[in-house]
Amino acid sequence: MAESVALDPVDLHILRVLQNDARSTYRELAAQVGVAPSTCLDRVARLRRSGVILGHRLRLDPAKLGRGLQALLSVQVRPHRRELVGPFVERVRALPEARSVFHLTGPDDYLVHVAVADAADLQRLVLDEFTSRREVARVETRLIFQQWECGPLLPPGTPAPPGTTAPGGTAPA
Amino acid sequence: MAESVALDPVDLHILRVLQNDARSTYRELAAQVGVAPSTCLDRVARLRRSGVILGHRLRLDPAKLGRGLQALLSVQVRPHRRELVGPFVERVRALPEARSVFHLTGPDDYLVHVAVADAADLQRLVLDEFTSRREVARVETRLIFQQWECGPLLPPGTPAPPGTTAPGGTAPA
DNA sequence: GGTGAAAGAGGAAAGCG
DNA sequence: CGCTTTCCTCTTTCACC
Repeated sequence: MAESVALDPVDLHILRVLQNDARSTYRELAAQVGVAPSTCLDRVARLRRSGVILGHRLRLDPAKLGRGLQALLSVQVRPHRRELVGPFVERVRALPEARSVFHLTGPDDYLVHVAVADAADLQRLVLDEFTSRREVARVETRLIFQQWECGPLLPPGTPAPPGTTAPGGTAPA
Repeated sequence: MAESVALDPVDLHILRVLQNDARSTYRELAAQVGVAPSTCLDRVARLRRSGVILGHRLRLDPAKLGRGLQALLSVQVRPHRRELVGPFVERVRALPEARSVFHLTGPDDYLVHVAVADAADLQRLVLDEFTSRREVARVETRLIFQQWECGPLLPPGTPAPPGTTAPGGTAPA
């Protein structure tokens, strides 16, 4: 299920274009890739079925939603056993401030990306939702000054044409 | 430009629905929110113009693209001056392995999210693109066991209805 | 600002090279 | 497997409330 999928140059070209603009129509896509629109439709449907394309996500500006401060929380959960970490992850995911959660190697088991209104809001979040919990042994908070998205995700060995690095960089707080 | 935007309940409802399925049609959106499709069109256009909605992104499965291993690299860039960190960030963003870059507070200045084929590929990346650089003082590598996306991003104080936590969690490597 | 209908465009499925 | 055509649904606009 998680194995690599055979992709020909047309598939790769489609993925490059769609990662630049996921709302591109099949007509525009066809024009850029050099095949017929219905072929693009077929290819994209196959990429969806094979699991390469998982879905479409809306990119929002957290600052415009009153969450102008973002941070990464490194969290140690002790003891690090399934009975504790399962509920921990689900509780964190349900927080309105949470954006994503990583389970990592290293001394800090989890990394939580959060978006809050301001430093006071962050302090409240850390104190009320993390350090007050018995299973949370340690929390280290780092503010995010700025974030950049990178170029399109492609298989190893695929030459990425220049200028395909996504323009978006979050403005500094 | 980065200030908070006034959003009424209809806007919030639209944002919730679109974060669940960014490809929802205006008809479906209208049916769920309880207004006319043309009204949804207006609202979404305003959300785009005001910068709340930045764009649409394709969600891909890195494993299906032959990048079954993901990691976070904590990088110290010394000396931490604009002449060095600007080119550093741009070079990292141009790497085909890079997914996103964070400039952070704390002893490690940058966090780089990468997707690679395997451990050997990761070793090559760290040695050839990071530690071999003079401005890179230190690199700490942590593997990502699993990653979860969280619920919709909404303004503080907005009650998030249950079941809106995104289902997607990356399968463990 | 929201609605409803009309015009225009895009997407999905058929049959053919 | 890809192209062309057709049909149908959706998007988008505009006058009206």
